[in-house]
Amino acid sequence: MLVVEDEARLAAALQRGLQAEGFAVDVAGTGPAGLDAARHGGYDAMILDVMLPGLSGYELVRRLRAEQHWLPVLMLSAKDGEYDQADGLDCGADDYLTKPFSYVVLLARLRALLRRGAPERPTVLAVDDLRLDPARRRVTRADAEVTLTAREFALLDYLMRRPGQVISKTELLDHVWDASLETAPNAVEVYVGYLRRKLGRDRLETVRGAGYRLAT
Amino acid sequence: MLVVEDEARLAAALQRGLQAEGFAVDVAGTGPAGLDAARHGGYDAMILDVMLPGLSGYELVRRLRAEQHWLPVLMLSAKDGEYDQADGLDCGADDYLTKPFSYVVLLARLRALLRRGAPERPTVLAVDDLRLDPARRRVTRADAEVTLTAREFALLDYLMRRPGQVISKTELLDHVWDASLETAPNAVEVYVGYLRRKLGRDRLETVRGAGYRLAT
DNA sequence: CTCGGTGCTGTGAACGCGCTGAGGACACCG
DNA sequence: CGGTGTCCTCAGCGCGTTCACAGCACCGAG
Repeated sequence: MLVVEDEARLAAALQRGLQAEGFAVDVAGTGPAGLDAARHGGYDAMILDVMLPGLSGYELVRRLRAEQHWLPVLMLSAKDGEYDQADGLDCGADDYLTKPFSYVVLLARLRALLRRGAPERPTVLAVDDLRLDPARRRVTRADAEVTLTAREFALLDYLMRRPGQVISKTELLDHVWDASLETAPNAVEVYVGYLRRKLGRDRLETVRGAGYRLAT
Repeated sequence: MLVVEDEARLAAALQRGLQAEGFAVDVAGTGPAGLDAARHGGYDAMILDVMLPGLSGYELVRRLRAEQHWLPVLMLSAKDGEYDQADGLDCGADDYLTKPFSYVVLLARLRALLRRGAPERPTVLAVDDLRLDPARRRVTRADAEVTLTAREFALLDYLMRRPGQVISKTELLDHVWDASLETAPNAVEVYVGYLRRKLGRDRLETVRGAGYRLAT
């Protein structure tokens, strides 16, 4: 959770309360600092005061949204005018709470915000009867699960993103192995061997002198 | 837009106002009628009164969510107690407005809801016979209560929001632990160990070199 | 058919990941 | 002021993973 609030006492109280609820909380005291923190990502939601030194909460959200960041934002403000509230929401905030607010309500609204906005990514790579799910880190061959080690998985992942294309051994070494690390030049051959054993002999074709190709 | 409101004058006023804004509006006058309409789908959002004949707004949302409908819901109520509001939100509503409300604010909140779209998550996370209620902060396993510490709860919460997916230790460290704090890199392993002890050995799978996965 | 180069695989060893138990720091409570 | 509970660090251990090496198989050219 990111809390952007310049009033030190309120910020500290929020931090303590949220931490007690099990949230990991960072606090920023100024608009620009808050914007920076939000930009770097890694937060599940942001609690944002409107009156901030350096950059108003309105402007902060507007910029964030303009930069394609869709972090859920709960706006806090002493302004309880209906137009203030409408302005805040129309800037891109997801909820708006006027001070003084009830802590119970704050938590409930925060939970409602966190419930939303999960960019489900149904990206599953599939070639023939081979399926690879990067998120679940699962590989199946004809609906039968295949267990792969980390390195084997990384190698197959890379190959399955360009099925049918010939990929050179040096390219694989660069991308699947740590570039900095000095690895034996035949490591690729070894791991292609492992994969063949688990996936079937003729799934990975050798193109002599050029590299490997995933049969389509 | 679906408006569920039994007070005829308010319902008519809402319908007229929203139509002027370009929304297509249907009105239902009772709880059961509203639930039926919402179930049939096709709406982008619902405005829902709490006090309804036949079925309360709370119950209506709860049933809708239980049936895997994630239509955005803006709840309206004359009850302005903080716990009423928290209850409404924890039932699965996305926003809560107390009567009397400003029409300008209603519109702004509606726009904010529509911006976010429908894909949401249930108020109670359930995987297999594990259930976790973020609002009540309770976890049950096969209907037996399991007591967790704050950190254990936060960790399980995070994992249960993406069941089946592999989540890396660094991601867990970033989201469950305070980013600012320097934590020992194996803290995650320790807490996974605690959870395993309380939830059963094979519920949390280790994916060597990648992270952890909550068995589905 | 021969021969050099390229790719494949079995073996074994070292590494490092992940797990656990012990224990210290700290807050909270009576 | 001790008791209790949580959070976290640390060190050690077991074992799967990774990798180097060497010998063998295979391919294509002459």
